[in-house]
Amino acid sequence: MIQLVRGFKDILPEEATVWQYIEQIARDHFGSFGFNEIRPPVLEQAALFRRSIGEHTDIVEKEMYTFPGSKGNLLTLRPEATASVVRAYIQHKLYASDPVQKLYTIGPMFRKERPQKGRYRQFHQINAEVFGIESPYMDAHLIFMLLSFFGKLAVDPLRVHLNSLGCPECRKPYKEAITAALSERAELLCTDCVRRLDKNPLRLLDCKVPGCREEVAHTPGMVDFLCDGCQAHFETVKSGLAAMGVVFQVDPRLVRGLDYYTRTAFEIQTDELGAQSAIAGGGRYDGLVEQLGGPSMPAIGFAVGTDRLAELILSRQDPGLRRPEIFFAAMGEAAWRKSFEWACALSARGIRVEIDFSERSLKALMRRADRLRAQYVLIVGDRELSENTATLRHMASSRQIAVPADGLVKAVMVELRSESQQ
RNA sequence: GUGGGUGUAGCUCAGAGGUAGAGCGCCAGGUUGUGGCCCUGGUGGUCGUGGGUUCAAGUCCCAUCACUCACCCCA
Repeated sequence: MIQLVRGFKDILPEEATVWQYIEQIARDHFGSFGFNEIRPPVLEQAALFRRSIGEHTDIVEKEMYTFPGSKGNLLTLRPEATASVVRAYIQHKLYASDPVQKLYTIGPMFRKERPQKGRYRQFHQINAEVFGIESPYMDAHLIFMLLSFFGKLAVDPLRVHLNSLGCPECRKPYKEAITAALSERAELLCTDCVRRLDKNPLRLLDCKVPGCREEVAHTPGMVDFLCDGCQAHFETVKSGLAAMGVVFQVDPRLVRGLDYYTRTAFEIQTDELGAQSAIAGGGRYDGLVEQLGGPSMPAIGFAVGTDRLAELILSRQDPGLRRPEIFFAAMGEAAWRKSFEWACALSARGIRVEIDFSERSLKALMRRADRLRAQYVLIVGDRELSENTATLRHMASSRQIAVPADGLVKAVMVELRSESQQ
């Protein structure tokens, strides 16, 4: 048989209920923080990502699904959402009506990496992006929104890692300092890091190779190079978080693999997902809007990994399918036709109904109703038909009542409503 | 891209040269109109795929594919 593509996965019904739950909470929660949804497409010009994420990042160098379009241009399945949201912000001049835009988007991303636990080639993110606010209190506010979102989903405890990457002005001397400190010791570094030394020295900081760690430990931290503005910004972010009772740790090795970040960078981690510990991450990207052809505009955002979040929730509780409120058990052709009418009418009124389309014994029907964990069973057979009634059985209590066939739909709805209030 | 582990029933797994198994699930009966518990029966597999060794291969050998975990990196 034809199987699904490597690194991709089906989200089966039981798991999908968890996804619906996560996304619903996200919409409600972000909404109460003043965010509105935006839905950019999953396909973009390859150049968008090369220019935003950075030419020498792992994502752009080896992980993008890129293929030729019909006009000689290159198209890419988006590896992340921020670039698309920024593009939309600029293209539709959203800043013209109001430079401050708080947007969220939910959807799939694509990266051609080797799959493993918590890492898929199509994965899903919930992104939030804020444009037009430079205040460090926004950084703290956004991180608080993210953590309270996890709180609503009851997935804590989580670790909050925080760092400042500075701005282009203070990062330049810092990069030079790293390069200067390490290039004379390059023979002690791994081959990847030797390459990074030239292309992207910041990435040396979070290399996991022991030898590189040893060398990096002796280099100065970004914190020592922050300019006055960046320093003040970072301090306010930290004090703002502390004021809201957020526990975090400053992590000088937190760099993140996208070039556009400036100043605040953060990552939310868990110990419960094997090697893939990051469940959300983000940061400030004050230069990106201008870099992509828009006005000079501060911005900050984050991404939550929905796949990892769903796994975390599923590890704590078993999912279940939605229970039918009423299951129809009809015996015989005449009873079935009547049940069919009632079942359709109830479904159309928003009641969760299940009706069996095979001819089976009442025992078999009851067994099925039980397995589906139906709240009620409506039994209709010759006996009921002759008395012009139907038998409504409450499964948990085994209590049964006769319901007149005339006005049955309304009577059943009244009964369900009174039950749900108890 | 590199390394380790695993592929046998829908699911979890046993079988280690000699007739393909268990538990759970599913279907039915025990109750000619009543679920769960219990009992009985039934359904269900090219043993991942291809080749080799052998009288005989889930079982040994080779190849290959898939899945999975880890490295790298990230959500």
